Amino acid sequence: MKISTKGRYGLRAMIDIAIYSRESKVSISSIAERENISSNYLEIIIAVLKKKGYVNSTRGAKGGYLLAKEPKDISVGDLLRALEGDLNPINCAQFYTDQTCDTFDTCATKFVWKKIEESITNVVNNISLQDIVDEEFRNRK
Amino acid sequence: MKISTKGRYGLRAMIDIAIYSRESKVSISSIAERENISSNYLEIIIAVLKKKGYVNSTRGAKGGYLLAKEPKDISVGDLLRALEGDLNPINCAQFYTDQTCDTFDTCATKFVWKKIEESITNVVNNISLQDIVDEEFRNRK
DNA sequence: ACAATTCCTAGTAATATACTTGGTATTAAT
DNA sequence: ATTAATACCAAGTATATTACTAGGAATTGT
Repeated sequence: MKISTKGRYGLRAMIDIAIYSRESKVSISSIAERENISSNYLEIIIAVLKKKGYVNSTRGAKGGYLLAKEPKDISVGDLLRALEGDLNPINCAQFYTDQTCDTFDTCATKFVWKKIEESITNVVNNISLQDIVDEEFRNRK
Repeated sequence: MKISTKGRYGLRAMIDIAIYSRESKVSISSIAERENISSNYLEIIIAVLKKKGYVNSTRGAKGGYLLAKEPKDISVGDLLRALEGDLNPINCAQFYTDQTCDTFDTCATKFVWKKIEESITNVVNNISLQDIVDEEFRNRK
């Protein structure tokens, strides 16, 4: 029941871009250095974020990344779903349907997983990148 | 961000025991058969539940397991914490402290993980085994 | 005595995670 | 035109975790 490094690094990278893109485009190597993450690995992570439309890139010298939307319009939920997959606590084919599991005739535990998923979603959808950046600057003082 | 089979099987086993222990002690093999889980694997899982004090056992012929507490006094949170470990979405040494992470001077994401953990805990602590058993019988009708 | 059970230790197979390697393509600056 | 800095891409590998399996010893009711 853990969020992997992909989700954690990806979120940190997005915060980093949000903060440092005020000056110029943000390169992977600069994020990697500041956040102490392998830049090769970060590349893979940011590729996902780009594909999902959360960052834009420019290649070549002085290239780098910028956010594709305003920080207030990107939620932690958006990013975690992009990087970690859906937020259901179980992989169950019947999770979203009314079908019952074949192994347990009524799958009485389903409502438990559903409630967990809903509560996580509720939290992460209501925290924006901007909220975290604000928190970051509050802490720095 | 998934609950493993340990947590899922363990919870199902506990529901199974709650239901079938009305008649007699419940053997691992009978749970395994009803729930379609490997009995060797289930053994490992139930050993954890026993160690944590959620079931009692008797060895030998006609032996088996009984709940150590009433179903209303065992929460899903108890069981998931026993089987899955703590419910924090990340492994961070500083999670519970006011220390800051060495890699990120103020660790602005900490409050995000904390809110997720709190919301999951709130859900699972407030669902008892009895609630699930009730749900099970409601569905069976 | 025997069958049914829990209990215990130690494996192993499969999967997922967390990277690394070694490039190619593009662009700004010189 | 060259060079350096960057994004982009495909594939491999190492490590950790998960999900079991195997084989037996100890216990107990009949």
